[in-house]
Amino acid sequence: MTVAPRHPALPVGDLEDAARAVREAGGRLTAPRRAVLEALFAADGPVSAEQIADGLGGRLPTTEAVSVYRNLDWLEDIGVVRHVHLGHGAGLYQLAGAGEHAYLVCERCAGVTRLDAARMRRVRTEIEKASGFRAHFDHFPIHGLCPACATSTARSGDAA
Amino acid sequence: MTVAPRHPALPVGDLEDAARAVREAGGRLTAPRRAVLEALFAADGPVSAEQIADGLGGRLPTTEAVSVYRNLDWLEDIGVVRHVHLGHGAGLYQLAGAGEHAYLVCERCAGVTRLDAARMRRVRTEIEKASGFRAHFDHFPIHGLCPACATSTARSGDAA
DNA sequence: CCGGTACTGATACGGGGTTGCAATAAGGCC
DNA sequence: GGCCTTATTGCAACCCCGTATCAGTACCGG
Repeated sequence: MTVAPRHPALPVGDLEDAARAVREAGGRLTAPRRAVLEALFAADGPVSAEQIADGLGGRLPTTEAVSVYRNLDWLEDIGVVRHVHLGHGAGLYQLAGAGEHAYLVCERCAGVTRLDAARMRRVRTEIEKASGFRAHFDHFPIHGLCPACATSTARSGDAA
Repeated sequence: MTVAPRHPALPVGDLEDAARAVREAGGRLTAPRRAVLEALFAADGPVSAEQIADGLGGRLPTTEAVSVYRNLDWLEDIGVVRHVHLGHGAGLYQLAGAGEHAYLVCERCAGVTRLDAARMRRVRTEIEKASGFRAHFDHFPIHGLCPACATSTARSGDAA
């Protein structure tokens, strides 16, 4: 799970589509690999390797953790999968092509919000104007306070 | 090393100042604690717990790693220290009150840039307009491509 | 249906950090 | 200055999140 690779995203629409991508990358569609892909399709939102290994809490067959990691890595290499870090804990994996967006993580309530592509682009433009940096928000999230928590914090701040 | 605590920052100017803060928080100024503070004052920029334990590469007395972690945690609790994550690896610690700023980490060359407070505020304003989120950039950095790497990537992109 | 090789599972290892607990030592109080 | 309380230390063991090694398995092209 390296940070930089940036293999071109290779969005896949369904399992068959993914199988094709696997084949085209010179890979074999083994049971564990299929299981990982199925879990990624079944999940809504980013999931941890452990969740995948557990079959998303029993809904799907379980898979050896090592194989999950290896497959996620390889699938990320060929562009089918991306991973994101939403905090200090384990990385979370999802299918590439879920569309580019930024994750916003609230430091107080731990809630995760997604910023749609259009709004994210405006933020990116601002950062580029300010720094020349071309920001990505798809790997590490933006941390801060969600509107609700920002408001309550401001109130207690007033009181103090 | 939790993510959320957000204890009010308690900037300290020098070791004596820090000692006072420690005392006022009901803590004792032990040798390891002093060593951690000295390392933080001696370091320029964020440093890892391991670097502190090693006495910044031999320049300072070494300290047991556990004590370094415990002291950093506690100093963060009282607001004297903050930590930041610039990538997948170890967290990096620094004195609070180094001024608020955003870290920008290049995914290609791994270079770290700092965005000054004024520019950071403009970015934050843009994010707040787009999402209502009050973003902090002092704990997780902004990832992306620095101007140089963005340019070279664009060139190879053209070629492809 | 056979062989080469991608892949698996078991096991061991690594970084990064935390926890339990007995021993130590700050520093407030007299 | 000495005592006593209790914060803090140091050691060792442990936990999470992965990675590496390697012998064995099984995919799939011929």
